[in-house]
Amino acid sequence: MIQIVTGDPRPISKQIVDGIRMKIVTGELVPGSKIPSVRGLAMQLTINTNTVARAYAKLTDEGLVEARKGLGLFVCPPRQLLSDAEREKRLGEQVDKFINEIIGLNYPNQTIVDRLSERLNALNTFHNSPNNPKQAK
Amino acid sequence: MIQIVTGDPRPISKQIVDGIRMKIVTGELVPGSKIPSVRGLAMQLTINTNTVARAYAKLTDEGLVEARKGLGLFVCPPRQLLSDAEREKRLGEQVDKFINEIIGLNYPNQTIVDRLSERLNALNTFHNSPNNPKQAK
DNA sequence: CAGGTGTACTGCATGTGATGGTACACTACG
DNA sequence: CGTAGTGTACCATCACATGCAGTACACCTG
Repeated sequence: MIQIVTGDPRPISKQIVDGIRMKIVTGELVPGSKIPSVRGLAMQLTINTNTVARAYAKLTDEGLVEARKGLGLFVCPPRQLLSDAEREKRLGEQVDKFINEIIGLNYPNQTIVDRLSERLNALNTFHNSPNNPKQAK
Repeated sequence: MIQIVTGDPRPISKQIVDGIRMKIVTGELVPGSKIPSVRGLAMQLTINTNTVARAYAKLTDEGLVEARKGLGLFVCPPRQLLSDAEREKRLGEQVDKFINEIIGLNYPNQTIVDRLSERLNALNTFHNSPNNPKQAK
């Protein structure tokens, strides 16, 4: 379900959040899907239940999943809970942060933009097209 | 010289590193320029000398500045100390990290790419043209 | 009722960031 | 020579986030 990499600089809880968020964005997890239980995932990954619970709390806070007590956590239909101003602000912050991280690598601007574009488009390849006209032969 | 924002989530030392690196990239600091002394900048920003020293150590480690003991720190001519494979790896890591940060905002891919492109191009406007034909009037 | 679920606390250990202080080696200037 | 200013290297301390461990509670289903 979720992979935890010990060498990853990200905290474990963030790896879980990112992993599940990515599965939702790519369509691997559709609205209504049940995600692993707190204790189940903690057992599988041999980590603490609190760590999983905190990751799930963040996902709930983001509005990506919904908890039904006694039942489990389920993927929510896509919503929009941030104001446009807040979204805009966060995008700008993250863009600047990203630039600070890679500006020292001395890549041409176009290379950076292209690389980002590739990775972004790679995500949406199979989540918007249940029928994929592959144009094979 | 450098602005420290208390509300910034980045550590103080990172703000210094990012700030000076940006001034070098944009051409505001040219090779040979002297950057503020450890004690001087610490005094000016009312922070600890160790914090500034650690930031400067990182800049030295990145090869952006060079320390001449007893004299101060000076901006180095642009170099390339990372292997191509290492650069490539870091770019990929940062791109993925950036995507994880902004994918939840639900912006169209093109919007994200455009925003990044704008911000990147905004940096190089005045560092490649010592003579800026402003075409005034 | 029992078992599985999410949630909320407490305590403890660790790593990082930041501070404060001290000390040393180096350079330039009188 | 001595002094002042420079980068650098320690040490101790504190605050905070992360993760672990344990416990408890409220909820749903069978």
